Amino acid sequence: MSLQQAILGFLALRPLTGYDLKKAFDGSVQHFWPADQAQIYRTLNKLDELGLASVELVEQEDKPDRKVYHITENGRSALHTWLSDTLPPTSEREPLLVRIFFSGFVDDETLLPRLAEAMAQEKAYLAAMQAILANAQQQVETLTEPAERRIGFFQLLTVERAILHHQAQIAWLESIITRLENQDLSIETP
Amino acid sequence: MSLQQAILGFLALRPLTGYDLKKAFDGSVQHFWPADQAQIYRTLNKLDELGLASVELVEQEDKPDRKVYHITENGRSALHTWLSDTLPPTSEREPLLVRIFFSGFVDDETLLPRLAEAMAQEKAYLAAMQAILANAQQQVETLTEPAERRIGFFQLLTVERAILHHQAQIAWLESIITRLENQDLSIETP
DNA sequence: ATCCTATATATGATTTGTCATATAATAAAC
DNA sequence: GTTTATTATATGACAAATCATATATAGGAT
Repeated sequence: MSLQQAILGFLALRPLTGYDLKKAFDGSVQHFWPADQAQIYRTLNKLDELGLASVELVEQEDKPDRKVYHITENGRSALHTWLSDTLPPTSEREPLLVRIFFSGFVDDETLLPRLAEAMAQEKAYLAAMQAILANAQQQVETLTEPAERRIGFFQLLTVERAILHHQAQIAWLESIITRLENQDLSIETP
Repeated sequence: MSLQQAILGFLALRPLTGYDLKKAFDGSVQHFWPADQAQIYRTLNKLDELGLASVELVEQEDKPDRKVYHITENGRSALHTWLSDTLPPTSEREPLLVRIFFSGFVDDETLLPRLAEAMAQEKAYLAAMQAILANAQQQVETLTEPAERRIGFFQLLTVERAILHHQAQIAWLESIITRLENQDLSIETP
């Protein structure tokens, strides 16, 4: 359900086309809410049908015409309602944990390279997030309008969280590797 | 795709019915891979079609007949292949982060109660996970077969991770609340 | 006496998400 | 000169997940 709300969120900042939205997603929320191009276009159709967004057709000569979507008043209030509502019970899906859960079936020689891969992936993510934060931090500080600063703050909070969780994940993976190498299958309560 | 593999994982431990599987999911991997009852039954059909599991019909007098699923040799090797394969690029979906990302649109008075709710939820989860760990830890220690201990170890690792991440999440939420209360919209690189 | 829970499987409808592919023009890269 | 990337939208096919509901019996709770 969140794709609808996320699109409304972006449209609340400025009018965008489906193409723009795909870039906006890939450049910001992609790491916790990846969006498929086809899905974006279909959701935009639906938002239009529901009256939460309206379409403005902008003709172009050399490139395909653009369909610029604007959030409507109904769209704005739908967004606010969603943001003010009580949180639904969280339900996360983490494929890596499913793998780990059943990894007792395979031996260390096959498992350790996979864990090393996961570590490398995590470290790459962490570095990317730290770069994004450093960059965005400066840009947000230049904002003078309080409303804009506030919006920027919350956007950055998600990057901050990503960093925190990647760090925790790296530490966890590292401890697993160490334990396997020491043939020490123990769990200590954190 | 992970539901198929997760079911195979459970069937590799012992033969189970769809009903049993639903309980097994709810009692263990539910927090990172919730499974819908309808989906479990449909996936079992598919595993049967694919020859990865076979059905044994057990008639009962007072209760409905049971369809006990057994993993086949093909099923076992499919499971091992999956567990040995390189990891696909992670793609997580976290609805809470989508909310936070756009929370700059609402004011503190509406937001703070939501954050408090999220905190309460996290703390409840944390307590539940700690209880599960304490309990399961003892049970795993009584296992004498190395293969069983190994399987138990990896299952517990996911609980350990859950605890670690819930702790990180609680600290993060706490810091957000503090910053909002102090009207300090700053981000410090972790 | 009635309601709720547990046991057990099944299906229909719908929503979401994914993958591939189509069209069509320009501009840069090799 | 051919391939690749960028801009822009769209659809068909499919897989996966969610929600509601149906059937049927037994036993405990109110």
